[in-house]
Amino acid sequence: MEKKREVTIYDIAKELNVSPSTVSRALKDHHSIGKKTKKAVLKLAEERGYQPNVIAASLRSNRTNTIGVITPWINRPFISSLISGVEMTANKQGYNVIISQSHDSYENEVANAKALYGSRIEGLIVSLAMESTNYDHFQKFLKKNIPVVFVDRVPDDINTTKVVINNYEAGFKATQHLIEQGCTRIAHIGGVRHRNVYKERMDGYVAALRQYDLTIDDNLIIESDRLSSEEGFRIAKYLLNLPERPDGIFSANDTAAVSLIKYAKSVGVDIPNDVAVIGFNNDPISTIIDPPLSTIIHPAIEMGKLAATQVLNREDQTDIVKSQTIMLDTELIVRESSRRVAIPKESITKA
Amino acid sequence: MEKKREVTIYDIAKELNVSPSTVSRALKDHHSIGKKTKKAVLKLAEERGYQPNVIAASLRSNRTNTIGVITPWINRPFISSLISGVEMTANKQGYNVIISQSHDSYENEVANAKALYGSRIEGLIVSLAMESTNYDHFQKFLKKNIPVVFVDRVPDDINTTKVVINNYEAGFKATQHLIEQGCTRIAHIGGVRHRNVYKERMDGYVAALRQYDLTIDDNLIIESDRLSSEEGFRIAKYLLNLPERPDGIFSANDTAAVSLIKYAKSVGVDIPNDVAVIGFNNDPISTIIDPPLSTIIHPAIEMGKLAATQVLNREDQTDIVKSQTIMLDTELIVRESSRRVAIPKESITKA
DNA sequence: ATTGATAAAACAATCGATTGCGTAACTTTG
DNA sequence: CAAAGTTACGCAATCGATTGTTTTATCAAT
Repeated sequence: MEKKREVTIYDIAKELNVSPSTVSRALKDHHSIGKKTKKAVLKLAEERGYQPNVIAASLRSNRTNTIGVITPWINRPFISSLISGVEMTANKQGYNVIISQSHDSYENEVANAKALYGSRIEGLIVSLAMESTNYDHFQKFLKKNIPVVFVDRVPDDINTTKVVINNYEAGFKATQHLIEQGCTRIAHIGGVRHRNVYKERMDGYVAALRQYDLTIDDNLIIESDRLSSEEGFRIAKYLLNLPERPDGIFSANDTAAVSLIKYAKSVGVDIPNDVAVIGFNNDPISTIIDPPLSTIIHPAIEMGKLAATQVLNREDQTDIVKSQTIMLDTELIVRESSRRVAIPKESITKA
Repeated sequence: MEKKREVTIYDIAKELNVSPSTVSRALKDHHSIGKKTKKAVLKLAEERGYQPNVIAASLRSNRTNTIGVITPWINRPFISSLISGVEMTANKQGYNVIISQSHDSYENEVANAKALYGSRIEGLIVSLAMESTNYDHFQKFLKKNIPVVFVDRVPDDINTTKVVINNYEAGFKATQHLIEQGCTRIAHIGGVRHRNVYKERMDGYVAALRQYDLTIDDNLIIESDRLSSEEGFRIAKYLLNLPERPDGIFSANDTAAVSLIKYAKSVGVDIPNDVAVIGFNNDPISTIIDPPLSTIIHPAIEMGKLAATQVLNREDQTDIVKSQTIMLDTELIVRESSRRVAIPKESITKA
């Protein structure tokens, strides 16, 4: 059980009768080291199974080659794809990634930020917790010139780098689609208004109604602080039992939309003919539910890659550009939950 | 943009006219430091916003307070719950967790292990990639006395610490349930045989058939290397179009089972009356599909906690116990996909 | 007042790699 | 062949905290 000491550059230096600095430089292919010396060092390092001590290197060079990620959850299909994108880009550039979850709690988010700060990360990628409205916990990074990039769920703050999708347009497209299917009384299941993504989706929804001269009914606009499946049921119960039932529903996520469909089926409401439904995210469940759920898809992996690129590049350039917003496009996926036959009214009467 | 140097124990020492070692000890509540000194140090550290440099501490003390996790994916409901469990226990004991994904590839798993080794983790928790059959990449941890705990998908190797569920019993229970529902020709959709969890589930399935004197038909036992939804469709097509169609199907995961149900519905096969289906994992999709999928549930968070406990405790005790297997129980959840009415045959004829 | 015991704090080496600066040895050039 | 320039490498400080060993301060007891 005696702990074998790790091989260090000193061991190699001694064995080759050169100085540790020479070994260090040889290993990094420094130009001021002779060819044969380099070769000899590399060879011996390989033989002895030398593994650089990243801790020591970090201490001296003040670099950790690590970036941090804070997301609400890691088990959301969208987010885990995003993380994969981050990892791809980061690893390619020799960086490690530390992932942490806020579980949508502000407190956790602050704790995570603190822990990551302590880990001396060189960059941070954040998708905000549902709860968070205060962003002071990110200030210490910025003060130390550590780049912080927000992705998807971002603060309103103008002075940060962001990677987002065009939520407004997506909300508009989704709503427009319902209108084109003949819906005239369209409800919206949204998230908390202070979270950009939900506000913008709602704005898009409202804009579409306006453009098509449909009335905007506040009773049909729901704000949920979780958009969980339980919430989905609760909201479904409310919406589908309204005296004037909506004939179309745009949900800001698939989870709630799916719950709504399940509830609708259980009470004999026909989807899509009684009520057409569209969700958001293209989660796997959207294809499982019957009828399959129309939804909005967005490029999660690409967003992760872009966020990582932003973080890693911000490092070198001495922030000429203080802030930047990269906005990606989304796509409408039409499935049976909202696809009505040519002239819906007639076909219903016929049946 | 001048970089403000971080506050160090030297700064505090100088300001208080004590030595750095005194500051260091005061901060860790060492007994040989006087009360007033301690208080003064703590106070000033707080005021100056002192943040210990974990890198420096790591270098000197040769401890990183970090454990690593390698899982196939992080976006599987089961695995992300498991990770949450690991994080809870680890954080409670002051450890950080680095998560990495093998994407079920052996190559990635090796790369991840190497990266984590380089990060000087003090313990490793692994759920094996589908592909992996060679486990040499974990040897260097064991050689350095770094505890490695396998969870869920573990190697056969007797000499490791493992946290698993009773897959055999679960497979037995699932199959027995189908038999009790009147199934006599039961198929099994399994994973690769070299992966313990799939082999054991199949063994349980076979044992149940044996116990009830049902014939074991190799044509009804499928081995899939992915159990993805696409695979599920492919297998469903095969099974449901057999000349002698099975009347019960036990799938080793929910994903494949759900695909099978979807396919069955599309070709007019009635679930559960024509074919009763049960899955494994209790993924969210199991409640979305119609009819809802019967399945096996297991304590994911608990497994994560236990794995972390094992890793962290192994550290202190100079491995008296070389190896240990902790096996947790599962539970059968019966839903409509397998629940037949009292005397199934009659009720079908009646309809 | 001297000694001895104990509590409190200082000293200094150490972890392993990095890096600015200095200096031999060697090459080039007029 | 000497001056100037290259090439190749060594020296030694440094990053910030930890820790075994000493030293100093404190106090009680004789």
